Amino acid sequence: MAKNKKPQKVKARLIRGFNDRSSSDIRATDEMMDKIRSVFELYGFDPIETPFLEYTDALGKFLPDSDRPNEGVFSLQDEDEQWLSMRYDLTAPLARHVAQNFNQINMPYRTFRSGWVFRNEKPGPGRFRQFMQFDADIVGAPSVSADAEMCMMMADTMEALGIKRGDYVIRVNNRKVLDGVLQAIGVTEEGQKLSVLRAIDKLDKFGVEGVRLLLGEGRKDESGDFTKGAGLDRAQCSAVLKVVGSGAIPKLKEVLDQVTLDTGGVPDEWGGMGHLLYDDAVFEITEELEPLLNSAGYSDRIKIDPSCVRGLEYYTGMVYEAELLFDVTNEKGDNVVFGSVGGGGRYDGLIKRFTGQAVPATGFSIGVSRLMSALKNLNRLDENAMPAPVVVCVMDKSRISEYQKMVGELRSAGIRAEMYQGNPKNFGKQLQYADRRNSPAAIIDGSDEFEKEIIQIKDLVAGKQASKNIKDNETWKEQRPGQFECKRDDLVEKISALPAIKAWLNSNG
RNA sequence: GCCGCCUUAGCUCAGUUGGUUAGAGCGCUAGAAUGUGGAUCUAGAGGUCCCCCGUUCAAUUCGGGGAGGCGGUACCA
Repeated sequence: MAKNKKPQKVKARLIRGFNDRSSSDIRATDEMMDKIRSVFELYGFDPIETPFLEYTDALGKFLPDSDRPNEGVFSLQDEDEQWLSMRYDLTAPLARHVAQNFNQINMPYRTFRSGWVFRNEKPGPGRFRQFMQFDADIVGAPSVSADAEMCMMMADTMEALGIKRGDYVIRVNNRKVLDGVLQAIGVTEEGQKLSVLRAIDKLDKFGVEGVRLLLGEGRKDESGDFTKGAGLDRAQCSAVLKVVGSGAIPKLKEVLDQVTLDTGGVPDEWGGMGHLLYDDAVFEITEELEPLLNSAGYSDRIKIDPSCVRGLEYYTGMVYEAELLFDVTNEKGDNVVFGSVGGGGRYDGLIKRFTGQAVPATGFSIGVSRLMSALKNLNRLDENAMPAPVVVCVMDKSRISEYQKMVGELRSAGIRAEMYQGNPKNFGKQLQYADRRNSPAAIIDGSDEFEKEIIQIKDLVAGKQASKNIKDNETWKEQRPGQFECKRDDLVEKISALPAIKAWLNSNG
């Protein structure tokens, strides 16, 4: 036997961007999900679930000019060599589901779903490679009123999650505003268009001057890294910046009219005055969206903002985004750039990829993991109210069936309970275990108690409170703070009366 | 991907201008106290000083490369 060869140990480690979740994280997330779900259900949405894996082509994520999937998605090949990918959002799978069940679905289809999604990219604060999203969509609804309803539901959801009015804002814009402006100033190349959208998306991060650089030549960040710009000339830059910075509607309209004057608009094929996309957008905003928001009383939380663009190509009309207005800090107390916690928009072309037939749809997604980490950093999560189990101590091994019976009685009454499953030899250990577990109570039923036909209940919460004033161990032992005896048959009644347990039983029916 | 900072005990972190035995606090284990959780006291366990290569009589410390973490930036469906 080789004695100095240690067996190679496997290193216990997590893949970066992937996290274990603690009990309190899970309970907090579940609670958030419940709140979101009830808002969505109230609005008349029903759940659907799709799998984690889809055919890569269904997600539309093959690299251009290549038969390999995009690097941003986790992918593998099935035995027949077809590419499969883990879903990176819940919208693409929904489009697939709708296309596949098109004839059975009753449109307009109001649906929601939640689940883990996966992105193979660098994690950051509040950004993970596996994270939870909660989506809602209306499929087969072409009008702005559907977009308006999504915005209102987003606002209601934020408030249901305990984020107060004024601590968040829903920013709305219409893609056609910028599409129209780009058309008017002569930006037609797709790549350049995307660069412009991305630059504008950075407005809150870098400010107007930063965006100006990104629209033009490019920008060097603090670390010295250079980002290539969209390559617009001075006039194009200033047109875009004026539109984006115009704020609300009257001013936006003014600025857009100026753009039309400056550029002469977009001539139609006969050389006459063309139809201007941004005029459609303004009409949709002022004549359709705003009246709905105003009459429903949402105009203080849902703001028109021409700088809200969202990075995606597939949006075709209204886009919206939920943003937190308070500062988010990390464990060290540093301010962290957090960005939006949810967003969405109208995607009239997504389902057409499968059916060939245009199906208008609008929807949004809440980044549950991200929102949760923001609220966690701020200690804004509800305290976990669920009490730890009552611990029944094992005093006499020959009577464990009696102890187990007590546990059963407590459980039948809806009280979490367990019999101590460690080595029962040292009684102090059992109480220490219950204490460290934060148990509200421990039950003691040894030979003394058995003879007297009683049990002892140790109220560990009361004892913990009392211990603050007891400095020496002798008094502590003599007083046995929080401990009282009762008849064996009164077990459930007495335990139920303990404040921590009573409160929990009341709040949980 | 690029830039910056970081990596020493289970956790938070000292420290070594290159030297023999690398420390603290908290936590953990045991005892004081064998039927009583806390507090206190005593003792103990726990380390590849992230990894590899190089320089050196000697590297946890210096140099190069790599990995991991944090933050920024790019990408973000």
